[in-house]
Amino acid sequence: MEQILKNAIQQAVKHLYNKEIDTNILQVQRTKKEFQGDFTIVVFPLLKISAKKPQETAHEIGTFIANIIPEIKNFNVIGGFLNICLSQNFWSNFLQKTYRNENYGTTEKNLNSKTIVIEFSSPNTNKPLHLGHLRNNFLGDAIAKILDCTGNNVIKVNLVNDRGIHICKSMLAWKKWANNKIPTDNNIKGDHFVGNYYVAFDKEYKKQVDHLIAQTNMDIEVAKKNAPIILEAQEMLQKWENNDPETYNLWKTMNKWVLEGFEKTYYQLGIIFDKTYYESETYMTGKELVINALQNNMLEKSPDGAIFIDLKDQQLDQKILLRADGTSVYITQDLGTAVIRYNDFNFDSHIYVVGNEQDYHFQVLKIILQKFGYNWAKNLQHFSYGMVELPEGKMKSREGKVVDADDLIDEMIQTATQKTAELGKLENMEDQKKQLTIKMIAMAALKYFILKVDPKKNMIFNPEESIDFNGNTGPFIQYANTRIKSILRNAKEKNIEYKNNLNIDFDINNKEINLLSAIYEFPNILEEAAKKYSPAIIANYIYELVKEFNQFYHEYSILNEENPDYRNFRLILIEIISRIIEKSLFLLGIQAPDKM
RNA sequence: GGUCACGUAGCUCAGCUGGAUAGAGCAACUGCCUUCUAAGCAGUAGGUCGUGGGUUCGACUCCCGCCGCGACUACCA
Repeated sequence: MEQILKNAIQQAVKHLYNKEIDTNILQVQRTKKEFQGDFTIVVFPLLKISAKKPQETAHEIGTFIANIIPEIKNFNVIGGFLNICLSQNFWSNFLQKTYRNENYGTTEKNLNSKTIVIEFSSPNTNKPLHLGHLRNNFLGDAIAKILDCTGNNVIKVNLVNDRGIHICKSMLAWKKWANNKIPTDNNIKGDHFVGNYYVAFDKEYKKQVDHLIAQTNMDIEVAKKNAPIILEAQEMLQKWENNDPETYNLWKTMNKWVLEGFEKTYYQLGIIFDKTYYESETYMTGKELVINALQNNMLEKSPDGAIFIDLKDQQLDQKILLRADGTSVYITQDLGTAVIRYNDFNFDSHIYVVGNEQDYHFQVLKIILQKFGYNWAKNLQHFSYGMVELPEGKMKSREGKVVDADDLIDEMIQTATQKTAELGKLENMEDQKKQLTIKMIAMAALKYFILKVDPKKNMIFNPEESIDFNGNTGPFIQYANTRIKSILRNAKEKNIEYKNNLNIDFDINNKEINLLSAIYEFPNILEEAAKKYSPAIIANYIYELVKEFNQFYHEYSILNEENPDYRNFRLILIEIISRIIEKSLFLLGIQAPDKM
């Protein structure tokens, strides 16, 4: 419709003012709620051409296009704004067409569909997941779903950071202080069990650094490099990379504990990957890449033996790619992983869902791969999202200052259980189904809370304030849908059938037009969300739609509408709304209960 | 020091490529359940959009300076 209007305006301008214009300069937008109309044309940009007052120009154009577009019922002019009202006929046709299309809004895949690899989650196997990881997982999963429904072949991959100095830290701490205890001894989830040793390592490390400074007056940076425990960890990493059997076995055992823990958390989150990569299996490729590049004179070697690349020509610094002791750093494995993935999937683009604290890392990664001659590296994209912060600042795993993911999920389920009991609406539900419903509600509250925020922005989470279940929340959206489901159930019970051949002999009210207009927007919303990688756009859209629906629901009855044609119209309308709600929630990774 | 983000109501956030009187939710206060589910609806109160300039018919939105907060600038990840 926008395009039809734009073309008509183009014609109008030609006819009225004898000027050719590009439709790109035209502004057609949805009319704001306070004004009467469906679409609004902003005439200010046309004033230079018409050389007339805004009102006059708007009237002339309005009259002209109302004549050539039969769907226009009438128009009004306020200031420089030309508001177009469409006829009932337009809307009822739109409604019926939409009702017929089960996949309204989604783009079908075809031979030209792009293959997109999306990496998210990427946990370290030395500590449990926290709220920051939740944002990562929710964003990654939602973006994957959004890209999938907008016509792309999406491959969700995880990269488990299961090797490196940080892993050795928790291994070393366990070796020193655990007395061979294992998670089941204390009935602790494996990832939490290992995480405790990571924290313990850091505590001891700090102690030793302070001690060194006090004893020898050492500079803090020097002390950090010389604390006995860090030297021991470095030694352990060398042993690991040299396949020392004892180290390797300990590593294997502890990783298993952590991964078993993660599996439970992923299950709770409802997140599944198409493929999981392990750093321990990809870092060697990275190492080989670096060594080859060195032989081809693309890299330099420092006197102590570390291999680095000089990126001065890119206004960047030198970047170490292999340590002096020959072990790999973080970027080494990422180089290898990228190459392996390109060989695996031959992707058109690759998205890394990783926090904005790693902007520099990915900038460097991309440049290095391009320098190595991989042309496809230009299609690597860092989807850089904002951090989740606590009121007192950044979360720090090492210091135990985190909102633990498992704890938070448990808390949400508890709250949902309590609220559900208070409201007493699920008392007749079978227990197992009730538990599932409660979990759906709890996870909706959590996921929506995180996804409704613009991904690019940092967000603050205050653990003192619990996550809401009222207002602009996941449960609010779910609730509106259960209202619709309930009406549709009642209609069935009363044997009210509704058909798709509408007979419009009544006047559609304003609320209904608003709803139709919101439904009309849905495909654009999906496209924009896909373009910007922003689930928040969908969350905010669905909230607006649901608010509009609730007002409609409050003001008008559907089943008690006496005119059967009108009742028919409303039933179709709300069924489409329910479809859109469910599809939107699905894209956010949220399930929709049928009763709550 | 350098690079990059961000700064909208007490709190958490919307505000599309510049467009009509800056919007929600939470918290506070007031109404509405013999009527399709009140996890709802309606209303009151709350703002010099960090600040000073510039571009424009028009700036929360674009450009520059300043202030504030943060991230990065590791042979950590």
